[in-house]
Amino acid sequence: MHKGLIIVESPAKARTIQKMVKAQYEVKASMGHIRDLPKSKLGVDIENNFSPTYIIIRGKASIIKDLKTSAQKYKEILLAPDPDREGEAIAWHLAYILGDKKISRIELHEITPQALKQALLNPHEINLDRVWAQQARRILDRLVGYKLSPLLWEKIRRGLSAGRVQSVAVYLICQREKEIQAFKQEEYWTITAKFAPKNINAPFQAALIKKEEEKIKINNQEEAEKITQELENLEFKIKEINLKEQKNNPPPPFITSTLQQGASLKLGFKVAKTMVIAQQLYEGLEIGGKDSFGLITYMRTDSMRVSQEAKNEGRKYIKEKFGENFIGEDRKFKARLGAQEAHEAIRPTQIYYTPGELKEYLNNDQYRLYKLIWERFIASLMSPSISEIKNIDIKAGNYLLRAQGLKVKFPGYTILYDKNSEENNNLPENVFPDLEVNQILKLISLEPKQNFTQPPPRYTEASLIKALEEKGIGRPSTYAPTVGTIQKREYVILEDKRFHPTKLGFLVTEMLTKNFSEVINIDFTASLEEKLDQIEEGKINWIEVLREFYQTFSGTLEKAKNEIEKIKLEPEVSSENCSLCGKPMLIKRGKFGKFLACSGYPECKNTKPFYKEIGLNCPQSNCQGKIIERQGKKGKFYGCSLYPQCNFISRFRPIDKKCESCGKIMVLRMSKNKNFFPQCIDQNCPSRIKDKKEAAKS
DNA sequence: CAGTGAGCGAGCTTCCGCTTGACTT
Repeated sequence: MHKGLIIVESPAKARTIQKMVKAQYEVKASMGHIRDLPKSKLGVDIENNFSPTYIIIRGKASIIKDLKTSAQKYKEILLAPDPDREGEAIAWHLAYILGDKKISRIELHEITPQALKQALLNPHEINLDRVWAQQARRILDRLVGYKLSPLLWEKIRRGLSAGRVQSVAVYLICQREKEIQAFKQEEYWTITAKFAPKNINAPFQAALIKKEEEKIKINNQEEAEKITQELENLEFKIKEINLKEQKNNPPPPFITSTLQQGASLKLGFKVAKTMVIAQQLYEGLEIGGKDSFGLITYMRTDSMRVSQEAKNEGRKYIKEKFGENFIGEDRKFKARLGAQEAHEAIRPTQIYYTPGELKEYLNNDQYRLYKLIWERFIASLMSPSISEIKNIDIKAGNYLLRAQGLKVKFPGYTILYDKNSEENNNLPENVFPDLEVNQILKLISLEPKQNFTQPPPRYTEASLIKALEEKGIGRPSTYAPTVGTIQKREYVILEDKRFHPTKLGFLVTEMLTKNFSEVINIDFTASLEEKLDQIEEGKINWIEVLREFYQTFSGTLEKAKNEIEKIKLEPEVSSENCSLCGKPMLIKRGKFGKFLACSGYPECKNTKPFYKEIGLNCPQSNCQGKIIERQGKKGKFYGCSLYPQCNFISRFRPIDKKCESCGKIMVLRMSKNKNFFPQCIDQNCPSRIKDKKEAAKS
């Protein structure tokens, strides 16, 4: 019989812990936060010490009911949300909801039997200072978000939003765009010489780097040609040969932000996709008839910590597979400032399930992401690669040229994982013939080349997250939603996987940074974090922190309300023309979203719906409509643009493919194993009835 | 499971953090 109840945040984690505690405890999940400020109003009594109003989060009532029922059965209740600020607050809200039971808090830093045992031996009270720190964070974010957003509705457009995190994200993108706009491209030239040492058929290259001990700068073709001509008549003599050994350490195991970057660079995944697939791997899959189990550790983490068990297992694998000398030293990876380190790094849970072995059980995306995580983890435990770097300095008159090359002496982790494709800062492999100092080289050719300086690159989803993370802005659970929000608000758009700010984005950012520079500021979060730490350490009172903040904030807010003038946005011109008067139609916004209105308004009052086309024509015979994506009460669906004349509708996305059996259109469906597969839209189509029969048989 | 569907708006929009909803050929 169970002795008590353990509550964690995630159901997958609950399942894992349940297996470890057997019948000793019942383990349940809270599914994250259960209480929060109300969505529909501010919920903070500013006059009354910023006291918050908490309500049960929509949809969580059934979870709470279930937890309460369970709680009544036991004398002992152990609250085990993540050991960080948010987790402490969740525990506090749970304690509140569950009432005056015998409740204590336990902290698990990794999901291993040892860590669990240790945690169970150390139950303690909820750390209230930590809870107040979370509360201060929550209330401050609410004040910033729910005070600034309405200002934007008033001055610019309904539905806009601002916040401590998202507004800085947009600011970074705008700032980068300004740098690019201000960038002046400069021409410069490089000269490469090709040599062949006497009697050897192995030419090698050297770059011109100095003239009279100073770094050379060649501005145009004229200069380049002049130097080339000078060089042609000079003698090239080896001045110096330097050998240097370079150790290249493996990368640390993944955390959320680096996983998103890695998957973006190596697999081309968007961050949202990476998170969805990582979640699937975390929740687990049925492998070879066994019970389903999680293939990776938790995917929302800022910690690079790895449990001793996993390290041991990884090293054992490396020894068996590559040999003892491929095992790396035990390295400690330091986490970013402000990281909360409640979880482990992202790693495979079972090292011996190699990607190859799991391939047949995973879909392609799952396989590729698992492989990336698996290899990165094993690599992180491996020895560094050791290369020899050779610098050959060649003198010619007043000029100095340098040939540089790298020879791998020991591959180490690179035998498994390629870090270069992520960082792209390594020298090419280059093996030189045997050369001696004072040797005279035979010149084969001189190649001047025109180059231009490059502007800084626009952010990708992943590089934006990296930039935010470096400043401690946002958390692993919010990176992907944040890049989604700033696009949904139309502050930025992705083009060729790079962020471009929109006019609206520039406008909003300018208004915010001009008037609220103390909040919409890259360093604001860092200074907030310091204060939250002090609250946590009991050094300052959370109300004081908010009071100090709000004093200046409310002042600037009031000033902005009075002084900023309403800005009129020019509506975007659509590609369509008015069916009544022929003038172009404008994209306007109403309560129900976008619609098209004639630019001849008020003379012409013609309006039309704004459709989101998916690029397919309506499959109904004789229908001239297009398939459009629509938003119903219960989510997306696909319908005909000529509704109600045409009643074509599908819950699933139609694709440009006809059914082989009946010729009707196919739609994209998702299987239980998260694979997309095409299927005929018609339920009664022979192809589907056949599938059904086969499914029933097996 | 099938079926979701609308107009120039008098009541709406919004924050950052935790977490997963899910009916299957």
